[in-house]
Amino acid sequence: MEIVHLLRKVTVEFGLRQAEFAARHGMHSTDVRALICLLDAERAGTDATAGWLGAQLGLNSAGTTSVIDRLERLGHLERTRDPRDRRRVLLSVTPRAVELGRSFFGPLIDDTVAVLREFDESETAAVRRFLSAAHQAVTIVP
Amino acid sequence: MEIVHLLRKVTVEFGLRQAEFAARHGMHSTDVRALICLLDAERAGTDATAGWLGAQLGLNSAGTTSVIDRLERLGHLERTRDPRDRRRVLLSVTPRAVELGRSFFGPLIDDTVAVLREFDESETAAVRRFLSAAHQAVTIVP
DNA sequence: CGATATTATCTCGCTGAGCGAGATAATATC
DNA sequence: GATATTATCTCGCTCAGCGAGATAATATCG
Repeated sequence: MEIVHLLRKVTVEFGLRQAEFAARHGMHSTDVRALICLLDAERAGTDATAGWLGAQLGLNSAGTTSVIDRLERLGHLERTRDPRDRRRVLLSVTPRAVELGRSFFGPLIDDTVAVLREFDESETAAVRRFLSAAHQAVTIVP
Repeated sequence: MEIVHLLRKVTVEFGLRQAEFAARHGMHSTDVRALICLLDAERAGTDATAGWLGAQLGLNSAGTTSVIDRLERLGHLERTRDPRDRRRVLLSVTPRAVELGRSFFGPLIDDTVAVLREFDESETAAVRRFLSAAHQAVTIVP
């Protein structure tokens, strides 16, 4: 119960940092979330189209175009028409955006990973099990 | 590292549920966050004023008034002038809002607590230590 | 005690994120 | 080749949140 509140605090603070980071770089929370989605897609090897991004963010097509326009204007993003299906627009993050993402997540990740390094097998397993359960509880139709 | 991604997924999904809940009840994410703050204050026995709420949400006074107006209009909130300092406006959540909060957080909390019940001492301790560390990492100057 | 400063909240007008509706262009189907 | 479908973009609008300043209550100081 107290642990649940702790988890909630973490999510709240994380949201605040994200908003703060967005403001500091002339973006909005949505833009940051978009970048995260794109970086995830990049890492997973999926190709990210405008429609896909909109679905991830829960925006309609007009709103999606706005996000992409803003990120493109800031130089975090490039549009490329897909040569295989020329209706589609492929989105690729620029090195600048990658760097920005690292500057944001890097320290947070490092600090957190550092703690985990001092955990033994059964302890990390417990953390993993807990977070999986929480994820399950919070995710709709798993 | 994989655990960090898991934690991030939890925060993302949690945000989505929150937005979904807001939409379902004719509110915005900010309104839900406001309700959470007010319920927290209630539980902690702090009295919540308009200014305090605005600070919690990172809104200016105009925006804060809007949030309060919306929540009042929906019957989730009541304004009372503080009799001790009649410049201040005290905010109190209605039973309806409490019920709404419970209907949202209740199941999530229950599911998560249920998992924890099957953890032994050292495992819950590990989870607590991890979340504290994550909270520390994500919180600015604690 | 009255004049002035400070604090808490609200009002007004504006900017811009995101929406609905529909336009445009490329591809798939018959 | 005509038509349907899919992916994205454009236009006009609504409303959350901002800056500036009004209002009202309290605190301070001569």
